[in-house]
Amino acid sequence: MAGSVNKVILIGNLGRDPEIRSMQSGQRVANLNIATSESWKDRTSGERRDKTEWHRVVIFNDRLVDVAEKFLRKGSKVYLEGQLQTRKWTDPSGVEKYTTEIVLQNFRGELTMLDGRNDGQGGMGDSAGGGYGGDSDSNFGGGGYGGGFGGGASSPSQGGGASSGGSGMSADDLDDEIPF
Amino acid sequence: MAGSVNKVILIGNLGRDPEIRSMQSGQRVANLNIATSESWKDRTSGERRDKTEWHRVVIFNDRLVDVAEKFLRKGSKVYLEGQLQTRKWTDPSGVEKYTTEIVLQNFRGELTMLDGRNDGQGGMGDSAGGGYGGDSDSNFGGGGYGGGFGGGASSPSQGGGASSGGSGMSADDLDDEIPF
Amino acid sequence: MAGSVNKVILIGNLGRDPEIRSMQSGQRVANLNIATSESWKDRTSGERRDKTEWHRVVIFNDRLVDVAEKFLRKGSKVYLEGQLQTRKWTDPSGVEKYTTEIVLQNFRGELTMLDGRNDGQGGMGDSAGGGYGGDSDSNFGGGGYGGGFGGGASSPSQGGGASSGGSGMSADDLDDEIPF
Amino acid sequence: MAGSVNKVILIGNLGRDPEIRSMQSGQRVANLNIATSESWKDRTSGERRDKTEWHRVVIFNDRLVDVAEKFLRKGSKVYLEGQLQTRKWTDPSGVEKYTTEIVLQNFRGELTMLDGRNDGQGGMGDSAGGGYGGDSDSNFGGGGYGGGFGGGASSPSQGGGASSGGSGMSADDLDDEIPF
DNA sequence: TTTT
DNA sequence: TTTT
Repeated sequence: MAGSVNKVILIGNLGRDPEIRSMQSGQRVANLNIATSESWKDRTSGERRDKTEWHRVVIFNDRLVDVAEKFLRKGSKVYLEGQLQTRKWTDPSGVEKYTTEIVLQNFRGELTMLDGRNDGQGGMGDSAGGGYGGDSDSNFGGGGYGGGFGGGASSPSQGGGASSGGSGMSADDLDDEIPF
Repeated sequence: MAGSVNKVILIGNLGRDPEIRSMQSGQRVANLNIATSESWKDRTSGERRDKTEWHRVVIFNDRLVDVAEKFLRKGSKVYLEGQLQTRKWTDPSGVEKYTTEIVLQNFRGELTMLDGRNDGQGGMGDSAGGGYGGDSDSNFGGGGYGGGFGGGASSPSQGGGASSGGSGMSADDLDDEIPF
Repeated sequence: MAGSVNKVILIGNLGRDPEIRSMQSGQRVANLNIATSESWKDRTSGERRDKTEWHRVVIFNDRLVDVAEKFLRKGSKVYLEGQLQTRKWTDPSGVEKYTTEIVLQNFRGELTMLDGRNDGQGGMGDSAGGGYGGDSDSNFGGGGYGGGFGGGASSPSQGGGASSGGSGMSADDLDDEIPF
Repeated sequence: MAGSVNKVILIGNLGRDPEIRSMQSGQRVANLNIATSESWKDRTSGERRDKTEWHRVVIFNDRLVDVAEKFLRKGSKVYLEGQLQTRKWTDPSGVEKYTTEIVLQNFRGELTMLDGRNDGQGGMGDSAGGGYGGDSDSNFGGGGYGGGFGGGASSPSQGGGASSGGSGMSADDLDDEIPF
């Protein structure tokens, strides 16, 4: 058919570092775990409540796999656009399962880094007046030509340890709650 | 956390009539099965291929439940906006399962009918002259005031040409049943 | 910079046939006039009111220019995604003006036909049980590989006169109200 | 008509502080200037090029006006959703002009702060240790119940690392000023 | 006029 | 299970 649209837009934080693997065909694939959260004031209790939703993201777009590998880390905040896809699989004990993922394919999908939170050792804090620190927001369009990384000075330092820093989401707190 | 976005946009067709049920709280819920499809030309074989994706949609928004019940049927084409949500449940044999759904909640979510398949009795497919007849596209906004059915001056031209008529209810017939 | 998103999503009807022109570089460009409408119940008067908004759409994507030329006509309903862009220009009397357009560029932008309303003479009504008539919904992805037209039987007849048929929007009614 | 969608999604930065004014009816209105930028590698020269687009945003939604007033400043990064609207007006010399704006209305529109530039006194840029400090991303849904500020348990971890601190107000400080 |  |  046609005349249909299947689009997911997420802004959220990576719950852990991207996982990169290669398929037998040589095609590289990146998997991201993205958390989105909502908070609201409960109408009866008046308490503030919140809920985190976890999303499985699969990137087949070569350029975006590179971007994920080089620039995204646990805690990174991203904007992304992809498509919903549900896969059927059989677990080791023979049970049929379904998994729904957000897929960024070759000429579909966008990925934009919204912070510079990929500096492991917190290079941002090393000087007074730091301001926008290691921030290197970048827009990685899904197209063949486009988007791109600002190169040069905006290249972030990645190295090192667990994601520290004043990240919006405390990935560490959530780490062992990730349901997949 | 916050600063996050969780949004799904679909245009697709209902695979079957909406299922409406009531929760113990009295809250009514509608379930939709939406198909989206893509077709593309295979790069190696040159053949045209296509793939259909099925989506589970759950509507908690009262007004939109009414709209689904009154106007949507198997085959209806809709535009909708909702949020991704994954539920964990245990099947009868004790196996844990996850189901991902697109949720349209009380002040979130939009639903717009993109065709006029709003014939209550579903006799459309088996009678002559049926089909695309009484076109009555409608926009049901998620907001409190909102959206609405194109009554009055904006009433779509149904009469006239060969493509009118059909056994479907017209927008005018339904006008005073509109749930807002 | 980067880390930014500029996206417009419209579902609406063409107020007139697409205008196709060629630039000196040979690049072809299509211009569309799209109407979107809202209706709502006035809170004080209780009357139903509505408002139509007109959008200028410019297509630089070669494939999508072809699609617009071949398949879109006055009254056609489309889904499209593009970017906002404001141009400054000077009118004949030397006054500076700004025009904001929705641009569909080479690897950005999507265009999906949501009806088959491009049959000028209403071929849909010519047989009993017509059902989905000349409907030929199609999804034209912005990507290099993708989307595509279902070919074969779904190719619509275009010919002829002013847009008749049971179209959701009565383009004729609105024709002389188009503000550009 | 109906069955139409008119939606703009932007992620960008404020070019200046929000402008808040009151209409004769008492309705408050906020105006934002938002910049979105793209960068790409020129295919012929191989140079990196970029282009900034400026957007006029008008907020009629009361809650979101408050949010803009309290939390947004020149440089703030936001996610927003609104509708395109073109206004006709006559300039002092009698020339007719059109202005296209992105409108966030009462039950339409979303606004999400994507950084923590919510320091009331604007002293951030000129004091040591400023910058990305008190990260307090917030999601201000357009709905009636909704969105909210990440207080309580979901409070972002500000303390700790080198990148914390700063002169900005923290989310907690502002908690009881939140306009919903 | 923003941001990197 | 839809739609073309």
